[in-house]
Amino acid sequence: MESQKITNNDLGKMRRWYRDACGTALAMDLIGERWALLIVRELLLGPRRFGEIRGALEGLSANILTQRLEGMEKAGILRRRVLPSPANAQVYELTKWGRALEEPIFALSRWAAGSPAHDVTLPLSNTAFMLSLRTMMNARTDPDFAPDLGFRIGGDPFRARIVDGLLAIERRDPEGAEVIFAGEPSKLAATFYGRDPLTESMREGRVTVTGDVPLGQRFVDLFSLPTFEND
Amino acid sequence: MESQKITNNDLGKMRRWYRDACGTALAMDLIGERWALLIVRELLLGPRRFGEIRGALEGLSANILTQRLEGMEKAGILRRRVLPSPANAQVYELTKWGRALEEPIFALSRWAAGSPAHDVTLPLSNTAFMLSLRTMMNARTDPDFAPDLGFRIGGDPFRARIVDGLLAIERRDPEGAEVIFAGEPSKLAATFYGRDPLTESMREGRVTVTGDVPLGQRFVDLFSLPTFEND
DNA sequence: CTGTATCCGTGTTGATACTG
DNA sequence: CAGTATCAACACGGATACAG
Repeated sequence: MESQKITNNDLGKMRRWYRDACGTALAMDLIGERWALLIVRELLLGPRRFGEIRGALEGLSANILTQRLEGMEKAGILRRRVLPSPANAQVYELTKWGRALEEPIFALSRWAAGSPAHDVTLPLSNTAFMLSLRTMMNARTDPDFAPDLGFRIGGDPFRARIVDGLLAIERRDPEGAEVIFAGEPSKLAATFYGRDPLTESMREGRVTVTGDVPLGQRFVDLFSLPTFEND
Repeated sequence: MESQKITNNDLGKMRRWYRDACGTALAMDLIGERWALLIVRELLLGPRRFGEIRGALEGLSANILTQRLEGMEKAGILRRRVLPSPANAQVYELTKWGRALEEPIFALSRWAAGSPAHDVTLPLSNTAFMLSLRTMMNARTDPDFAPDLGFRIGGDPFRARIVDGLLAIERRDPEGAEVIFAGEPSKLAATFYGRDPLTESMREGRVTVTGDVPLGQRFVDLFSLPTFEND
């Protein structure tokens, strides 16, 4: 059972794999199963525990989560690690190759955001909201704009800054940031991807912004949803 | 039944959708079903008929193909079109938004190519092989290298050239190209992604190359598979 | 030839309940 | 909290029959 790897031999018997040399087919074999990619998404910002993943993904039952974690561990996408001394908890974390799924995930997200079925009012996990900022931020930002940003999303702490036009996100205490956004992910999504100015969202109590509010507004202005064009 | 569109209302009842505002989840709702992305892949190089798609995707049964085509048509990813006057055949073609799936598909393919389970010897559709060239070609090509390339892959004709470091592919007669590659997709894949020089593949009868063979070798040299690194 | 509709066997999926 | 066991529902693929 030690150091078990997926082999080509397995591909024949394990399931109804596509058995196709094409990378697209292999990708769908590896992460096309239900919930798999969303689990990876939850791990993109760092290791998480079984219960944290489950809590973030409404509708995902425990046995399926177990199956997916096992499968993706064998595939080399993630690994389980036991935290040192006192914690003793075990966490799941992406391998280097697993982290490389960020690009495909973001490409899929940007594509899907153009769907007429895209509904911003649906629920959103804390991690998913933070990742959406990285995905959807307009990259053409002026290089002088390097705010120190804090977030408290549905209770989870995040810290972010703009590096090379991309949003670098960490799970870290937001205290001390120039501006701190707090609220539920869905409400913040409405704020960032809607058209109302920040003050409107604050007045309606959807979000709280502390610190440099004009700076926060400038950050919010970097976001807008693509419009869907018919062919 | 006319101009039927997918609606948020549908999302609740049609299936077990994720009901998540996250783009990743929506993408998996839209193209995460078995075979869906491979069908899109077959359409990336232009419209195809029902039988052509089915012929390219071994293991895909007719009723499933019908279901997927219906679903993706409702989602606005593809449409069916009836060819003019004499042909009368109907074809399926991607919408503009559907064509935008090229980027996610290529991102997934590049990622999957790094898997230890990646097996180049598995079968490959004609379209999949041509797309793999576009996906895997090393973009850092010198701007003077602009060959006129012809392909006859498992009977299908293609023509390609390098535009802005990317391979532009058309379904078109290869006659008259500077160099023409012909053979079965799997054999050509071994040639392009293996380490043997082109002459080796020709000697073993795996592929035929007509025209400017040194030019062909220079083109083949642009391809190599990424090696998998453990974390 | 191009699809569509139906039945059926099988494997996958997921909710509930349960164990360490 | 982490994970397993059981069972029901459904998706998939094969076969077949049928329509334009």
